[in-house]
Amino acid sequence: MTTRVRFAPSPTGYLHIGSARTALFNYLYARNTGGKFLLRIEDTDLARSTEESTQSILQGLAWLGFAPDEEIVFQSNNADKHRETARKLLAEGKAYRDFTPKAEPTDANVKDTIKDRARANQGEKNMRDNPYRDISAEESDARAAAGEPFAIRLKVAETGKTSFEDAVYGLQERDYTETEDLVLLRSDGHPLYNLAVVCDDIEMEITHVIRGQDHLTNTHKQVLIYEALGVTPPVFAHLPLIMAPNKGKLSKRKHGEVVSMTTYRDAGFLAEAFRNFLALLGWSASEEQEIYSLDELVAKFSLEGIHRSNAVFNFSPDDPRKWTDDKAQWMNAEYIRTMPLDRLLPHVKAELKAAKLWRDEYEDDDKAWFDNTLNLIRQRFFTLKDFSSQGRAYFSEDFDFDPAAIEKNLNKFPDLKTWLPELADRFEREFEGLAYTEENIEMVVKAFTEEKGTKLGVIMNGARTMLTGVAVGPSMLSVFETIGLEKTLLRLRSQLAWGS
RNA sequence: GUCCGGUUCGUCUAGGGGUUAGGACACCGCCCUUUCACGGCGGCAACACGGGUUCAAAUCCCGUACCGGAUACCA
Repeated sequence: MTTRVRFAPSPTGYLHIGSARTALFNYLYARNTGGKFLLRIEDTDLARSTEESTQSILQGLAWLGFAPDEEIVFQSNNADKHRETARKLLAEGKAYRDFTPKAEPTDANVKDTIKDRARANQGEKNMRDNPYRDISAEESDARAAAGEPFAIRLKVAETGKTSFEDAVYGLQERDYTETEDLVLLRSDGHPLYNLAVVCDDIEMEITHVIRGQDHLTNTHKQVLIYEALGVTPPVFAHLPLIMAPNKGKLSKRKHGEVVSMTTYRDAGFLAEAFRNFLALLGWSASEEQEIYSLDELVAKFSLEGIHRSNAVFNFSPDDPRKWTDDKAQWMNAEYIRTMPLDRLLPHVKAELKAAKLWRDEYEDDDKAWFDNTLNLIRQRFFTLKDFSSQGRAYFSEDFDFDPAAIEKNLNKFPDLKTWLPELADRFEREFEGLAYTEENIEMVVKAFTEEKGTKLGVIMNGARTMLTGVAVGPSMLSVFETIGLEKTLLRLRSQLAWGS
């Protein structure tokens, strides 16, 4: 039997980093076992589901490269089947009508309300005390026929326990006394999550359910439904959760954009780098390797390698340099500077195009120069954005000067204001009949430096600021050569950076 | 409250009866160098606590603490 897994997000927000990892693990498991990776949108909560959210999730998945192997299933389309299933269980006596009036929703935080109510019960609530659990079928039918609204609840046995072997957490058991007679169908006729999930997983012939550990108790309820339906449940594998730096819940409300997948796309992350990072959050191949291609991840992935303890997504909101997990940043930089250039090229092209810095010559006449330049500058870049920001001066005359660079490399040496234009004149003379190459540039600059009785660094760093606008970058000799003589002269003579 | 789960450097993790407890990121230092966020070398830094079992426990067992999840006519 081929494995069939599904990623089943509910469209109530963007693609969360934790959901993205769940999608990744499902995808890896499907590929590893030669099975199918399916996508189901769990939009049964009409009030909270939005089309916009669905699109955002789909975009996130597309960016990460996880295309479903079959058509996307929208859970709301299956509501009739879910209702039918509930009615079937009712007819078989495995479920019953609950005529208790629906409690009006509280305006307060729902989670807290539930928690308080549960605490008030002191854990001694009898889960089988519903007055409608054992009324006669005649009475139940009569009241229903009279138009009295009712929810349908699963009739959980008085004694016994649910159990399943979780592929990550091992044997899980839960006494029936801990599980209430869960509602399958709301009084307004809408199927509830646990019923919908089970029906759809059966319908989609899901063999392995890989999802967050927050579903562990749901699983017991779902096992009950499988049993009532007489269907063998799939294999369950629950994933540890991804937490905020204080080990609390990672949420949009509290942590903002760091948890959204689109943030990383927009910040110039490479999907493959982020995938790699995500894979190592809660899973490991029990070895010291850190960088994995998708193929390697697929080959090495296993449910056994999934951890049981939660992982912290580490970032400091108050430190701009650590706005997101520093390992993710390092990994992205690692990919940018080491991946084959031809794979990086399309991404750089897109970035330069977006910044209006792209020129078609970079793909034909100037390709050699362009490739060379990218290889030079990518060594110190962290994101794709750097190509259009820090690297802007390589592609445009219109670039900004970093105030810190001006302060450090120009203002501290006022002589440079005349020296640099002088150096331009020298370059112009010397390179009239001499090749503008690193060796020759070095020779000329050194001679110039000695004449001025200053240090090479003063001239070089001053020139760096004038030529690139920033204080960091590759060897200055390479920069001179890459920028080219003509632009070098122009920029050395410009008084722009000196401000007033 | 109750049920379930977890706990190795700041973070991600390896190890799962005998290890100088390993790696990566971050941080710090040195080197390279014209600067630097590249590179090289090095350093700091962890088995939550208490009991057992054992010749030997980070590793197995029990308890405690702490953290997390769940506890809906949400998903």
